[in-house]
Amino acid sequence: MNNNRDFIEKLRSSGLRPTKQRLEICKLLFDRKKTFHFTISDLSKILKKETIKKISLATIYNTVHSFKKKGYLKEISIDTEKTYFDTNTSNHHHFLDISTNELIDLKEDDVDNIKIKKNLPGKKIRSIEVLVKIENNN
Amino acid sequence: MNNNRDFIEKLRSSGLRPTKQRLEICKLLFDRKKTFHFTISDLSKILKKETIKKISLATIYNTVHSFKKKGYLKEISIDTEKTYFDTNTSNHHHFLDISTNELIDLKEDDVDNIKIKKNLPGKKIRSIEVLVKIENNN
DNA sequence: CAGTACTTTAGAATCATTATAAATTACATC
DNA sequence: GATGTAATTTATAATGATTCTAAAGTACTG
Repeated sequence: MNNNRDFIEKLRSSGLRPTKQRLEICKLLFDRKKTFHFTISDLSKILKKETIKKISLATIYNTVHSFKKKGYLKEISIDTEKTYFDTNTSNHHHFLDISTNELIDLKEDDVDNIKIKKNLPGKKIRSIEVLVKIENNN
Repeated sequence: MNNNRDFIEKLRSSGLRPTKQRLEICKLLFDRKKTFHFTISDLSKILKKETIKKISLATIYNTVHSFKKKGYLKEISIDTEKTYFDTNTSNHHHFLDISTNELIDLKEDDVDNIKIKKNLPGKKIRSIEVLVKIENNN
């Protein structure tokens, strides 16, 4: 569990001023045990409920984008309708539960090493991402 | 290579009237040897160039969506900025070349069988999609 | 504490997509 | 072929998410 002091340090060390808006958002995003997957709209709703002073929508967008640029968040494309962000910035895979629309992290170990047999000359692999769509079993 | 007659049949058989707009779009999308990946904007530009009579943007959206609903096109999420459609509707994987932003199909054989070790009770796997990001090798 | 650059903010602007409603077209029936 | 009807196309308006703007507020340096 992080406390405010840690977040202040984290922000300062990457050149972001630790404003109260950014700290609120840090607390919400990073002070958890499990990976958090969210859309801007999710985040906005939670902040509205959990925060005393309103944080403007523009600030939420600004903050999420600067956190992404600093490498604290990863943007993921699993749905053309929604833009998700992921607090787990490591290279990893996902389950997408079509029945509930829930996104679940897969650990490295959960997926066998993937071998790509095709090879394009002059190109190298930067990353491999797997999306496993799952649904109710009936 | 398909000809107009084939497209008329194809459309009729799925309950879509073979209008000249739909036939133009069929010809453009399906009369090719290689898979075609496109955005609505791409399609719109090509149609503007290659077609005598203007096809309205609304019609392009309508047509692509009905083709998707009929299973002639697949929507793919590889980029949060753009919505791509794919004329290859089979379950398959992709290379995304970050240097050129080009999307390339991987055949089944190009990727070794993927084993997912994690198993969620009550859920079954519907599909597995792999996105391999590649870049210039220097 | 003063100055400056960084942030936040509300609201306007933009862009892709979808909705609307009128005009056109495809097609079944005569 | 002509006619009626439902499907389709179209221009335009509406929507909704995101980005821009420029003014007010804040963090931080010296």
